[in-house]
Amino acid sequence: MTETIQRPLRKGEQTRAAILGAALEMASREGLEGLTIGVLADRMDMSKSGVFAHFGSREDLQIDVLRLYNHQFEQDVFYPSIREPRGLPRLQSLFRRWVDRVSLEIASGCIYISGAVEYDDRPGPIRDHLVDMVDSWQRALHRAAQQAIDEHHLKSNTDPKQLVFEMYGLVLALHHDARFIRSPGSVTRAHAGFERLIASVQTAKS
Amino acid sequence: MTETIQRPLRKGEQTRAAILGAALEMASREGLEGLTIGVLADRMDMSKSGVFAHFGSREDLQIDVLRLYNHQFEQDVFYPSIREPRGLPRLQSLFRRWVDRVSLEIASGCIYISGAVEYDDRPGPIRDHLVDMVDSWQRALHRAAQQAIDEHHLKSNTDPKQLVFEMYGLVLALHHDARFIRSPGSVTRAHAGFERLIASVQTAKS
DNA sequence: TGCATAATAGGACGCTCGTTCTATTTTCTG
DNA sequence: CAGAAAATAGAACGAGCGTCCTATTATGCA
Repeated sequence: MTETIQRPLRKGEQTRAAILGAALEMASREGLEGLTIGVLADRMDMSKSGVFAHFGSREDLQIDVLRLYNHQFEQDVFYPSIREPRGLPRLQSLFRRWVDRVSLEIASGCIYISGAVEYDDRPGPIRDHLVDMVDSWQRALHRAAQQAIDEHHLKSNTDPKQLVFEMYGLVLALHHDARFIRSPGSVTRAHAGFERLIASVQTAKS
Repeated sequence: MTETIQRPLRKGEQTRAAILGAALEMASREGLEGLTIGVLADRMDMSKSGVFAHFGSREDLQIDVLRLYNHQFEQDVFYPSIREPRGLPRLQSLFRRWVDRVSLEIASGCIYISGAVEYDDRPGPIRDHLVDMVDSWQRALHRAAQQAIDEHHLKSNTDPKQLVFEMYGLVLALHHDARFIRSPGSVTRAHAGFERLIASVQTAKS
């Protein structure tokens, strides 16, 4: 009982992290439900049981992948944006970085978006974690929108939830048209939609 | 060779239609990839091979389900709307009926939307059919938007594709928030977004 | 009412899946 | 360097999948 956690088991954690990285890439392309231990083992040049031993179950692996994705999303989008001045600049930064990230994910797929469809009617811990993460992201957007109202950057009668609803719609449309339909110009359309959206709720001048 | 198609084989076509109906309901909830012949057979109180015999393969079954869905979508949304006066009324009818349909599908799921995620990176005939259908729906919306411009209901500098992009985003956000997040009021938000969207491109008065 | 034919059932196939168990190898440390 | 502990491999399991093959049952027309 001298230390609750012994020393950090170098090799194990290292391969575990490598597996998790490959699993994230695989889940981005095929979806979390398309994540399979056998294929993952092949890609890692390991045996199925060797991969499996690092996670108690496939479900735990999926949840760990989800946590990793969420962490990267926060690092890419959220944290850089909250260093922007509170109000409209921060809200704009959140949206721009969000769109930038989804643009890169057009090649690989966004787990928040594909997960929303995969788990919209499949109860369990994975859905619970996913809803928590997406909900917390939406609440972050709500706060930023509310602050933009408080700072008088946006009209006082603006509904923050309506604003975030429409922002989310623009990103979903971007993901849909670019990744599924594969029609060009979707990124530009998402930005144009956001500018029109902001213009309609912005106070005179800004 | 008196008749290319012989008489319509009553019993067979009847159960085939019943299977297809159950398959559509199942694919709506679980997704097209979640459609499984075994479970479908259980639900029909039939044997797997009995169900299978009606379709050459699982893939053919999935495509037939897709065709049935597309047919119902057209009946519910498209055909009633093209009887509205060309221009803004028709465009508004298309959107309203679309939202109405997706609202009902919150309980069951929309195959256009779930399919877009399931098949965004899975090549094959199913994806091809799905893209065709969604693309043809988007083109119908483009035409209606263009007509509304031609009729001077919408400003002449309006970009029809941008308009449809944002309409699609509103429906995607509705599906996402209502079915995945399960937050109430999403239908109202979709309508509010559409009204604001139209207002921003509408000619003075209308 | 018979009889060809369509409709369905039943069982088996090869495959993949997650998981478990046991052995073997590798890693780290006293 | 030895020995404990961790990491990995290998094989097997039961289940579910789509599909095929062969019977058996039901249908509809002469």
